Amino acid sequence: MAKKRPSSKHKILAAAVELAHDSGPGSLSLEAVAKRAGVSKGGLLYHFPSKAKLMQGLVEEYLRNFEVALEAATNPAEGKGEDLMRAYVRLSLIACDETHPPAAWIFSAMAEDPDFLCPLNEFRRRLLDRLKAHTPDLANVLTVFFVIEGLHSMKLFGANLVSDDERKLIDQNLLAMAQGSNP
Amino acid sequence: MAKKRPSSKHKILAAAVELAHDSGPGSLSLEAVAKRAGVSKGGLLYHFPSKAKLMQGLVEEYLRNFEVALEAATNPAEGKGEDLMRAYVRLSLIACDETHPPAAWIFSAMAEDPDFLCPLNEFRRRLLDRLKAHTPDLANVLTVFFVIEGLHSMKLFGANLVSDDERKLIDQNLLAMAQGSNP
DNA sequence: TTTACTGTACCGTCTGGACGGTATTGTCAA
DNA sequence: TTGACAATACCGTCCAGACGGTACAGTAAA
Repeated sequence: MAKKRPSSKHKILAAAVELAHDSGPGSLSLEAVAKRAGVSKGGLLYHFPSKAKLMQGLVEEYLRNFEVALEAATNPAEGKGEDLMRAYVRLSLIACDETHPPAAWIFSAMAEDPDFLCPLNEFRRRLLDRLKAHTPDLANVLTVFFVIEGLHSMKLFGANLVSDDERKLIDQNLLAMAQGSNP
Repeated sequence: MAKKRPSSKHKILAAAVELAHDSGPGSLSLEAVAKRAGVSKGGLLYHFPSKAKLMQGLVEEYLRNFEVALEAATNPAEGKGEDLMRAYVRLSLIACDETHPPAAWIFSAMAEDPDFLCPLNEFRRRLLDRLKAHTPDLANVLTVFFVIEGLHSMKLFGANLVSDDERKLIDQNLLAMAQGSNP
């Protein structure tokens, strides 16, 4: 089960993410991804036998990254054992700040087949359930959750609707709300 | 300047919106739209000389609809002259509830060329500016705005993350916040 | 020998768009 | 009133290119 050389597979995934970000989600063809990753088209199809599998791979990697980060932040064994709500807010805000691709490939996946995003939706549903179970103030949780969704959406569409100061205000607000509904 | 027979142009736009919603944003080809609208491909290209112009038409119609509705709600001359903030929240929530297409075509436009959505971003920026100028509590405005963005995003991706009760709670919350920061 | 590729050639399909043609309606001078 | 012309609103066909995917022969390391 352990991957000895995850190099190529990961390189291909990374290339797809970069390409969607740089050249627009419309240019995410197999050939273009292969070229960017420095492999041949045959090589790409060796790892991802179809475009659908590539998309699936992108979704899975995206989810795994966030899950791992959340796990690491909230696990008391390694490090601080941060509060779930707070860790979620903090990590989400960091994700929104990355100059690099949020996830432009999502548009390609959506154009290909909207069902590719089902795992993503289910993940968010589970996350929201955990947050609700974790804090008493339902309205608070929902507000925080959807503000973050809104910020993600803005980033996704490449819109920059708020100034740095306003953004800081939002961040402080969210962190305070996350803190506010703690045991 | 008056349009004698705007039927076809509007029919084509409506067909594109429906098609993107029903068959996924990936199936938004000129032929498919033409067929759905009941015109020939040549006929479609008469009204929209390129796919880019079609996309542009979709964006413009979408914006115009919302702008008209907002204008109608806040104009004291006709009807109630509702508060801007409240009208924005109410209309946005209604838009989120429409069983029919929110705007699946946005994914097609994004795949085609992300720049198509610039007018949309600028519109939202202006809207947010108006809201900010209209109410004193900046944090409040930003929270309301991004919660609504989050709700829109959820609808757009076809995710249904909240129950009816939770949704009602969000609505009440937003309306209260909109009310709360009034002159 | 197996694994992990590379490279090339190719196929069928779909798509945007160009183009030539046509029917209807309006305009206007003779 | 009528004939000539033109603008509008399409229709149907064709084409070059891009794309996903297949097939297959070769290769180099483990």
